[in-house]
Amino acid sequence: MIVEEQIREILLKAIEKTGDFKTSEIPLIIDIPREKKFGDYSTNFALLSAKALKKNPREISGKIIEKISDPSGIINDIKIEGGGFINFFVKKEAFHQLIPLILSSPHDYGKQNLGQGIKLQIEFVSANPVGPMHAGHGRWAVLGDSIANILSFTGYDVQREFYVNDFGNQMELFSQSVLARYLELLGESSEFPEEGYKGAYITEIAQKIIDKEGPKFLKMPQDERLEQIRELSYNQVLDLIKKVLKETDVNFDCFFSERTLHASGEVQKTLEILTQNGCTYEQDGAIWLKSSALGDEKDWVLVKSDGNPTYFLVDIAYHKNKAMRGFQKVINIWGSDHFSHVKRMHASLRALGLNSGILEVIIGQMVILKRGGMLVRMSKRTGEMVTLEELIAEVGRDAARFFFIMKSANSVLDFDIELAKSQSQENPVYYLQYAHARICSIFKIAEQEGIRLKEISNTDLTLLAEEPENIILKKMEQFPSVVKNASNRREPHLLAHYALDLAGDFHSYYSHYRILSDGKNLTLARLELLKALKIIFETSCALLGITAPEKM
RNA sequence: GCGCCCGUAGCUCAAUGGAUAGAGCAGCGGACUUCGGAUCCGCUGGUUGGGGGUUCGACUCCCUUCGGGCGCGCCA
Repeated sequence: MIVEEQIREILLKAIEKTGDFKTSEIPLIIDIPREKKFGDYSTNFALLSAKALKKNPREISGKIIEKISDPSGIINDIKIEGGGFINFFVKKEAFHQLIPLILSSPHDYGKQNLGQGIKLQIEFVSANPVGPMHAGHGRWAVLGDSIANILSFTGYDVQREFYVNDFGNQMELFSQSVLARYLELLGESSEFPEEGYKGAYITEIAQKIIDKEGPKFLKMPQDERLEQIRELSYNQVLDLIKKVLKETDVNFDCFFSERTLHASGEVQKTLEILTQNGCTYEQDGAIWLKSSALGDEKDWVLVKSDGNPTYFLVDIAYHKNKAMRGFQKVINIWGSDHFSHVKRMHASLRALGLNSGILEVIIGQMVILKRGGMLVRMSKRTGEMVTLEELIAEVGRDAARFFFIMKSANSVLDFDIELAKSQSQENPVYYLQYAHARICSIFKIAEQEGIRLKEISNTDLTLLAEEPENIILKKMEQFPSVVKNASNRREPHLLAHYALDLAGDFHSYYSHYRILSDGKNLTLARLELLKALKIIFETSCALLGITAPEKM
């Protein structure tokens, strides 16, 4: 058991003994004070309970302290300070037990069962297959991938899904655009659709089709060639998307095709259920959802007056499908431009008679791409954009991933390509990776010098008595709670900051103390510490989706 | 106009309602012939946009105000 848990137990027992209140009434929060003088751990329990007890917090703390017993003798001192904080000063040796704990099951350190194995689906990126992915997609890709890693690690049965919008208006416009370029390239006159995609990549797609299929579409009837061009083009784009995701090391379990929802009749069926449940009405030749009666601000169209379903209706069918697949929790990552969809999706789940609580939406703010301080405008229509592929190629995968994931998703992200590149030598990601590589390097040298680790139980860990060693151990102990926080809040950046912080502690320690010293037992003890530390770096990097190189 | 997000050091960003608000970058000055100098150590830098309130305690919660972003489609 780690020290913090021991402190918790000691406190719980003591509070129980006072008999003044049940510990379940007031949360027992154990903090790690920023100030060293306030000890290793502290609790504000007395301050929180003062009101209920109508007593002075310092008095309450005093009473609790009286009842504290410390059978395993880990505590050096207990003090009441400030308004009534109880501060614990723990013996350094108490932290040493963490090392064998980590080493006994390296891959499990930090692992938790928060999710209790519930089936959870996370859907992210879901870029329309009508053009290459841009930086914004990159943010969702990396964020979703890391959240999925963390959720799996904390006991959720996670499935990662990419929703492919391979149906509808955008598809049509897209294929018309490609066909127009195709005809142009072959010297035929063509009419480019007014709202068509004007990016240069459309011409590239058309050229590839010419390379592969030749001019065979010139004489084909319009409907037929449009359909064939559509299939060829969209598959090209989808392949590219998959390729770039792979390069970014973002993995999906499922690419879910929108078409299947239409083909299976699920869209139609969904509309029927909504109507049966009395949640729809007709107006101006369209069918509407009464979402305003279900928690949304307004009603939305389900079926347009031309008889076609809206994206919204299909999305309802899609979420119904998710629920039918047995997911108990469904997480979507959407850009802030989709914010208004959150309420209406919840409303529509209620309209279906489903628990809207299963759907959780993470709204991420946009990415502002810059190049040397200058704004890079992004538009799929005009085609002026920096693709994710180019970004990764230019900045590097790990550096780009770290840049995306280091910052909280609910702030607009400034991504300056020049900055990310020029800093590449001092990019925080290398600081973290370097810590890992350094440890590997030490072990390599230790091996060359014939230093062999003993059984951990025969290693004298009490030799780890230096202050920085204590700081590192204490921070290592926090790892599970950082993971827990990152999981509950779906915020990988917490983990990124933690890992950087720990890397900093290590670098500082390294430059002030010899690991491979003359004292053999001290060397062995320090190597064990580094072995455990290395595991935390590896696990952190894995959860963040970056590599932990042995040398750089 | 309404809804949501953001506003913290020159810049980019952190901080489950806790004690003296922290890092990195940039700037300045340093690191003993030893395990990797992609490192380390020190200094400079703040009215947490402004104003009220709740609280023993507020960057954090509430109200208000200013500034920026994103929405408010029979587009997706």
